[in-house]
Amino acid sequence: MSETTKVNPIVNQSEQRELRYEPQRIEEKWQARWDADPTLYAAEPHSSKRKKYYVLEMLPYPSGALHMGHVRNYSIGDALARYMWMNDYNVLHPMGWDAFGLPAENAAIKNNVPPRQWTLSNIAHMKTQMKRLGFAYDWSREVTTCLPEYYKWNQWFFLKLYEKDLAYKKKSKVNWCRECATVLANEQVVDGCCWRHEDVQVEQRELEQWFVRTTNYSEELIAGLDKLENWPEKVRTMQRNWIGRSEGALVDFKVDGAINTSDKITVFTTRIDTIYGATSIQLAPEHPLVAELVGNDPHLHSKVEDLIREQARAKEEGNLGAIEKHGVFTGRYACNPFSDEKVPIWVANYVLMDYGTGAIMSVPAHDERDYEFAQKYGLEIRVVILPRRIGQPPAPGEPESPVLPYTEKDSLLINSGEFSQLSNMEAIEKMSAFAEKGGFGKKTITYRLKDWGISRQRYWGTPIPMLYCEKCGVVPVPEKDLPVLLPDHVDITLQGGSPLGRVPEFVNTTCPKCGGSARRETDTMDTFVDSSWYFYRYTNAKLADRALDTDTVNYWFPIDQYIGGVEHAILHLIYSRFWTKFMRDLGIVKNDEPATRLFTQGMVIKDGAKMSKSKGNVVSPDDMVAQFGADSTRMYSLFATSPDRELEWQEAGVEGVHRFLSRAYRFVMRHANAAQNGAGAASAERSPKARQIERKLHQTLKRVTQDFQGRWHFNTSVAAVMEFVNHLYAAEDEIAAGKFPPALLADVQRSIALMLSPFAPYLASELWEVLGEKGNLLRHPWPAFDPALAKEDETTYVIQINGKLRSHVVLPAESPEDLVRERALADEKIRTAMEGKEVVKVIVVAGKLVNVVVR
RNA sequence: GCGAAAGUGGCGGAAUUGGCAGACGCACCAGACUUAGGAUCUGGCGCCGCAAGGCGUGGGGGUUCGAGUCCCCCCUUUCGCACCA
Repeated sequence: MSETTKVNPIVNQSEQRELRYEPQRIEEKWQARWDADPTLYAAEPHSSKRKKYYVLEMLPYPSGALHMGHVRNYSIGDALARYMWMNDYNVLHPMGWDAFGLPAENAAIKNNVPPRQWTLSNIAHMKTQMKRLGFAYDWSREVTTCLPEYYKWNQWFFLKLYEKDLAYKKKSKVNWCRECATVLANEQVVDGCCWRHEDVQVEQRELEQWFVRTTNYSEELIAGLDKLENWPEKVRTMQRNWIGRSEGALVDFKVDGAINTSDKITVFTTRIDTIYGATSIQLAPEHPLVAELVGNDPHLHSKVEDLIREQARAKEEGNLGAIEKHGVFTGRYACNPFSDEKVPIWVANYVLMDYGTGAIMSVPAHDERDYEFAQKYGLEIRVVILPRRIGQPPAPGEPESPVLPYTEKDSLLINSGEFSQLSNMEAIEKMSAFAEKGGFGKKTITYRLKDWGISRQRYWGTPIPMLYCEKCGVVPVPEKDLPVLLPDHVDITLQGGSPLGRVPEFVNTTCPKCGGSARRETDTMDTFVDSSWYFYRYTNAKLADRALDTDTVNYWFPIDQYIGGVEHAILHLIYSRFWTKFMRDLGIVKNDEPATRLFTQGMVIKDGAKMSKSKGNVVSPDDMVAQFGADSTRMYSLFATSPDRELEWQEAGVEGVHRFLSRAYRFVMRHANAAQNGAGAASAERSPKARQIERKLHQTLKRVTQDFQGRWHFNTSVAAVMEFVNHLYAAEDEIAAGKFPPALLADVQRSIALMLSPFAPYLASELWEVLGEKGNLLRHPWPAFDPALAKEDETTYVIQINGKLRSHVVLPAESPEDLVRERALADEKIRTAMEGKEVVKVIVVAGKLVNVVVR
């Protein structure tokens, strides 16, 4: 570098001290002001003339303290909310607490604190943390799901579900977690283990439970995914897999020699076109017909018992797909209605009772599982599909049979009676129609989705508002008697069913129908009920006589942007979608889906692993805030990487952001007066450096604005502002010498405050005030960039020879191509490099480069 | 096994449409100012090389004047699904 080291003309020690950025002081001052005026962040009434924007972050469980995942989630949402506010939207940005749940009971057992007290004090603490972080929530709409004013409406919704036959009670095999001492929904079982206890295998128990008929909406839930274009593809795929739609047909096989002539086995198949290749029937071990078919043969009986045990064990281990296939022949036969052929009936451990009909036709030649099974037991393998189109002759030397199992669908039927020579797709249509006409089958659609089991044998949840009367049976609690209050002072243990069952004052009641004695339902609701509709309640959180006000909801909904972790891709997000459809059909909302856009942020990790107490790699937000301030903590969570990616927490990075904010702060503090005092002299001439800063300012505004409108890569937004501040420092001697037009200097400083405000609201507010500006930044318009001012008037062309960088040439912007070519070829380095070579071609890319192709 | 995403310096990451690889930040090195520095400011910082220059975006091929970016094959990591008939 030829330039000599510059001495900073401004900084001396005493000034250093004076200009020191002290986030604690600034942040405390502003937090006190914001607290004193809670209307600052309040959304306007729905009659507002502004366009609405509903930005929502998933509400936290009040576990005791915020973790970095929360900070990241809320920093993204808050930046967006603030940006939208500045763009003149009426923004709804609420927060609440998913406050029911088992940890409160565990804490009660461990520390002898009532769940309510534990939960409410956690909420108080976490709310303090959120305020300290400066998130702009409308606290007037706070929702706490464990309070009667909220869970009353859970109960009301339950009554509506019951009324519409969407809630029912049945005895069935359910998932049981012994650590939680309660039943779990299918969605809460991950790899055979409890979602809260990764190493606790879920057991199967036969219990009577309340279910919600989510399956009534299977088709709409899956079809609706196609329209959710602004949901991550990953989430949509996961939901599609979970719902598991599958088109096929039911076909009845008559049991040969049945005592009862109506005895038949109905199979579900997606490949009715292969039915002539069916060489056995396979039943799930728990199929109701098995007992009858096996009769009282003790040998067969014990074999079937073994199969049931194998399945149960595999299910608990979560590796259903991995177990070795076993089966047993019942000695009985069934009749294929298409061919009138008799096929043996087997019982097999790879057939599941809870999917389809629990019975399949086994086509070894065209199904991998059936093939494996048939090979093991020596069952016939009959080819009925050829990998060939209709009319296409076999290729010379093509073997008669394809490589088995052959499972492709675009091919030709053989050995299939009158259906031979049809293509698969055609055969599926014709054969389904044939079965339907013959009364032994029909087309159908099967789903993997099961109804949602919502009963929990736990205390800290919403009581299910049902009664059991000796005379009248199951009786819903009348609406007027809601809420069914959760009693206090309950002895909590993890044994022997719901703790509520041991509270006589709660259990014993009178029947609203007959006035006789009745018992209350003692199970409580899955907490996912609470979170399935909480975001509707925010629109009118204090409404006393209804769950929600339809007009208000219709104004705010659907949610414009929902932000949360991908771990809820199935659980919370599928229940919420179901609940929205249910509410729509009740006529109280009109949207089909809760949220038009969904964003799933990446995990926060440390030292390459998810933060967890057991690994000892937890970074506390409190520590970060104490050390570097809320602004630096938030801004680092956005700067370290783009919001969708995994974030590796590095404390040195937070320090770096803090250092940058200090630089920005010092710059404004040093020049605020100069800008204010000379504010009138707008027409002052711009030096080249000043013009360069002005251009850079508009380029920066453009970059930050485009990041908000496009990809949300706030890491590059922050980088852009950093670059800008670096440029200002480079121009500092001119600025200090008063060579910058004051109006430009003022504009630069205001813009810094405005651009920083979505990311570092405390510092931005402080700078805003220092600059003599009044009013909350949220109500100040987002700064527009001027494309003309952002435009460079010179372009640096890259000159390549055969694609290799060799030189540069600076030309006025929009130079004609001829001139660019001429100047490139005249460049000294290029001329030297071209010596003795033949120029084949010269490629000029406007505004970018010149590539000279030589030979 | 199936599906998706990713792989770039010592580290976190930039590089919308193919066009200067490594912006910005961290760490590190040097200098300035200092009684002092874990403050601040200035400069340097992919690898090899004294240099000229060469090599470089997981590996191998290809398309192109030009490839981190597009195509084919392979490897690794992460996530999701996995007897769903």
